[in-house]
Amino acid sequence: MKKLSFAEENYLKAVYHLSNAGELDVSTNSIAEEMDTKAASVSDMLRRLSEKEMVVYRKYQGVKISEKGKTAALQVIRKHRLWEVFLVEKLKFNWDQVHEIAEQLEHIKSPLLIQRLDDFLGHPKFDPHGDPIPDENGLFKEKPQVPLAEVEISGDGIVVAVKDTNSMFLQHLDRIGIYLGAKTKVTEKVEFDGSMEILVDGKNKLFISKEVAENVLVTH
Amino acid sequence: MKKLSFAEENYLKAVYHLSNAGELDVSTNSIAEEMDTKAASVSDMLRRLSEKEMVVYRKYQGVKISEKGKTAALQVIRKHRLWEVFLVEKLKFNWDQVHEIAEQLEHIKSPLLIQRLDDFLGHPKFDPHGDPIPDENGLFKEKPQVPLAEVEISGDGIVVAVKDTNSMFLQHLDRIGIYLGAKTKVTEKVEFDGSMEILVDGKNKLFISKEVAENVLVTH
DNA sequence: AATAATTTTTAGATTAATCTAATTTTATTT
DNA sequence: AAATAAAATTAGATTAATCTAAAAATTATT
Repeated sequence: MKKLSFAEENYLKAVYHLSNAGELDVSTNSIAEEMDTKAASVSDMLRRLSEKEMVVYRKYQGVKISEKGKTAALQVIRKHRLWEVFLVEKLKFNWDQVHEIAEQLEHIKSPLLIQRLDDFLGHPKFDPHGDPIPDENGLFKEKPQVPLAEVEISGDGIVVAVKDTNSMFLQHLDRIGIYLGAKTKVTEKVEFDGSMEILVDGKNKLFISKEVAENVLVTH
Repeated sequence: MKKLSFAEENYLKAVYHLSNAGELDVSTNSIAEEMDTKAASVSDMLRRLSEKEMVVYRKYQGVKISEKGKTAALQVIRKHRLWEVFLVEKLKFNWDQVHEIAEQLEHIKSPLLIQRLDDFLGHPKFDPHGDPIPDENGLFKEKPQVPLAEVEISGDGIVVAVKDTNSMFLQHLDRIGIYLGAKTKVTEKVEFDGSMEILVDGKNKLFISKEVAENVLVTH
């Protein structure tokens, strides 16, 4: 089980995410789009990952991540999320600034480093976006998460994650006052455009668009 | 001033170190030896670094690092040493375990990250091996450092650095009880083999070989 | 100074990762 | 089911970084 290159790790991560934790088959084009690269490059890489038995690849039929690949992907995800916690908790970054840096840090190879970092951070179970951090064995528990858009009127929730992690969106949330851990109550739903009115922390009334409502995830 | 690759950064660092902070010309072979690679690879890379104006390269005459190159090298060195402080101070690594990991971390690209890390660590001026940490502008102050071997009898000192940073040597120092910050007094010098007797922290009498005495640096 | 030894560079290959363009396979639509 | 569209793969190039082997330049030694 030799070391994977940065590129290989990134492809594996993409396959893992797109396959919904390894269940579904993933198409070449969807990987290309996710990684902002060309389908030809993806085909090539899938062939190589397949030789390393990280994925099960049938030409023209898409790809499925293997157990071996899932383990590898989960370790990269673990590192990514631990570093995000470090950046926010210790280095005072905002949650919308950490992704890019964690994309680099996630490829540092040293099991001892990650163990020590995990200790230092107090074994966090979720990253600053509310996503769960896999343990050394790749195990983690998901909080059941629902988009605000699907919460019924007068339903309560706590913001635990966002679907879209793009920086502009996160900045918008900051601006209107939605943050991780905020308590929400849906006070009105507008049928024709999917927008809604919510109460944040029991005091701030907010009108949010369909786009926002669909991308903010809450537990209930 | 585009981004440098990992390999380019490593070559620049090697040139900087071998040239004694950029003063001397450096030979192709010495770089190859330092980097554990072949002279042909070095020639190639020097040509590329020269095109980017990071070094001044005259065929068959060796290279000199340029101002631009020196700036770049010092930023990598700054990052390396800050990460080493982080690993030792925050993650409880021993000083002989941090080099390899810092070799990876030094290539992470984010000026803001390094600024925040520096803040978090309280703007340290020296790394765990006693080497100075350049500031954002590449400036730093050297402590005047002398090998123990050159200290006269009854001379006092404080261990501030080691010349040889190889892991086996550092472990040996740990074992015999020499550490960064230890107070030393030379109590006897044996002429014919260069060994000596020293008193560490005023209480531990140690006999050290010529090899050790030449590689442990003290301020006085 | 001529020859030998050493150092450095060039020439030519190789590998990983990428691309464009052409081809092949699969899916969709008349 | 034939034709068309879409998706995926292959072929062929390119770039960075490396290597071995051969050639060229420099340095050292008779």
